[in-house]
Amino acid sequence: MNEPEGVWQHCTNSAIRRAARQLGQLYDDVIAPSGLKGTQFSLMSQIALAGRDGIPLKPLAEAMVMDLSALGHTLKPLTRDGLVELIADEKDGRVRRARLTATGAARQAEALTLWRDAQARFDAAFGAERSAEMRALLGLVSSPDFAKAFRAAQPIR
Amino acid sequence: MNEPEGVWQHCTNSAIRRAARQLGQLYDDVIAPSGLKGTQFSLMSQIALAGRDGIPLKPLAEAMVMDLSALGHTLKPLTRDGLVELIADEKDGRVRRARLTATGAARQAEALTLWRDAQARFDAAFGAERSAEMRALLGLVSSPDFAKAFRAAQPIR
DNA sequence: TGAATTTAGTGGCATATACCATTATATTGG
DNA sequence: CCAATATAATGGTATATGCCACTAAATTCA
Repeated sequence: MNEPEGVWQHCTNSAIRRAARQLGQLYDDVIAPSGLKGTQFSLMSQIALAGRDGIPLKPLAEAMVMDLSALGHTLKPLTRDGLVELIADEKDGRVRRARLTATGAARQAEALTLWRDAQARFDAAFGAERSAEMRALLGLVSSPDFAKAFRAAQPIR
Repeated sequence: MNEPEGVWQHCTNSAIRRAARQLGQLYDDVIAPSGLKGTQFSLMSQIALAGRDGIPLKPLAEAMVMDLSALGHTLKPLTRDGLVELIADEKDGRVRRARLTATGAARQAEALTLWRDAQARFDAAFGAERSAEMRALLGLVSSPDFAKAFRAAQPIR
């Protein structure tokens, strides 16, 4: 039974989006009882690391490898629902810092429990070692250095 | 210089989305002159494989690991712009087959040239061998068998 | 054969995410 | 200090993508 030919076998971009769709569904199904999507959980978890001071949107976007305006839009449902708040920066009037509200922190903690289940399933299905290796490779692809190397690579001549 | 802590170091779902955003930008920049986005190029290339008969939306969605309705939505800009057409199936009145128009095929061919450059850059920056390995791993994650294994890993209670 | 069920698609709604233009603040150079 | 420039964020617009409800057509079964 031959697998049908697919672009993803040749195109890394297609392959990664396809896998992201699959993983998105699998993780979402597990953490859905918390009322959060996987993307929201990721974002809130990253914000949580900043603690009470919060983190300015610009560096947050960079850490997430996300466009700044996309981050702003993605935050809207979260601020609307009172899970995240944007606070002014003391020093720089342009800056807004994202911070979890008490409700948001509780929600994130709740989702964290479910996430552990999802991640454990992934490790079980994929192998814990390959899982860590995969994250390391994905981390490389996501790095500014990789982007630089990609852009600098010589086009076909 | 310590890298800041990030969720993506622990969560494979976060890691893959983050890498997908990065790759999306990099590939998009390269194939933009064709007027297509990376996602559109992927989809059209997959449709192209079906040739003149086209391919019903359901199996196309399955191949792309995409929700059927999401596929329908994604196809809209392409049908609107006359790059893809949906034709009736001879045997089954429920089925619509997606097929590239002549214009769409030409556009896809044009984007293909640019894509080769993008993929070559990826291979150069990441290593051709690791690149192929990565696609293979992503293919595993995208497979129905992996989804089954993930869901079976632990019962929800 | 006709009713019940399954299957393929469509449309509405919501989030995710990008690019562009604009605004509000800083920072810098003269 | 002030004008020019740079930076952070916001809002508009468009595509990407998922869930749910609904329709149409095929299949199943009594």
